[in-house]
Amino acid sequence: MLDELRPAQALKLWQTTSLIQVKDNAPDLTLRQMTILLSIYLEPPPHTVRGLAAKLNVTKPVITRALDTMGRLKLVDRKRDESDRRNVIIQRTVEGALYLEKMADIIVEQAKAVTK
Amino acid sequence: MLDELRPAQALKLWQTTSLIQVKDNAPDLTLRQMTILLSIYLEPPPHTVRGLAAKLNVTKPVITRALDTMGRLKLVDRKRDESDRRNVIIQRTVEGALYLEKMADIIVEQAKAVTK
DNA sequence: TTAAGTTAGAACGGAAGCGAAATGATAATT
DNA sequence: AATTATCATTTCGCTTCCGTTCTAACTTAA
Repeated sequence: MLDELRPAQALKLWQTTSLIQVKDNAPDLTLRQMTILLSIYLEPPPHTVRGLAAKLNVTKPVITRALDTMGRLKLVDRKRDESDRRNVIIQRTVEGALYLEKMADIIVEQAKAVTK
Repeated sequence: MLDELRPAQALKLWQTTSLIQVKDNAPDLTLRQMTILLSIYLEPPPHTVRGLAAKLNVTKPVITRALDTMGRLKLVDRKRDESDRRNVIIQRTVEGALYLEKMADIIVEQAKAVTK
């Protein structure tokens, strides 16, 4: 059971999952970038630069730059909020959803392997 | 139950664990760096640049640079292999062990929360 | 309508990452 | 002894990231 996961198993889960992604040539995201990406896909919209910066306790340029990079990778998209044009609304993409779906499958698979 | 870990829970586990680390100001390691670190601590020694490069399917300079950075952070250490001075033996540190212990605790805690 | 506030992004100098290719040290082979 | 192979690192030109500070665009309030 996952609620009985032990520390050594937890690390093994992280290791094998990460290793599979690296060998797959998945984008080499930083911890911050990954956290931003997961927040965008798991938390209810709308997502703004300011909101993410507050949530992660980082400065706004950190979010802006991460969105630049992940935008180039097509993992996220941006558009102006037309109701308040100071805001930018951060949007999910098909590529980003697929990327996280694949990652989730790897985690599930490795969780099974680790607790077996 | 473990085979009831669903993809959405897996991503939530990753997100909350990552978010806690970011808010804790944990080092902003890349996926590759994290994979290297976990491999060093979970796989039996000795660890070499060449071996890690092969394991992760990356070039040797990638390993060298990651060790430079994680060495500065005191997460790993290096020493020459005296039996074959071409090799470098990569070693664990107290700080690195503590860092991963803390990370493991967070994962365990979040795994409980996610499956509750 | 002018002033104050808010939001995202740009500019800065510096640190660290990349792949590809070259280097220096050491070991093994002939 | 000379050559070849191996190992980790350095170098190159370039990209991305950092924190800090500043700016442009926009909204709200006086």
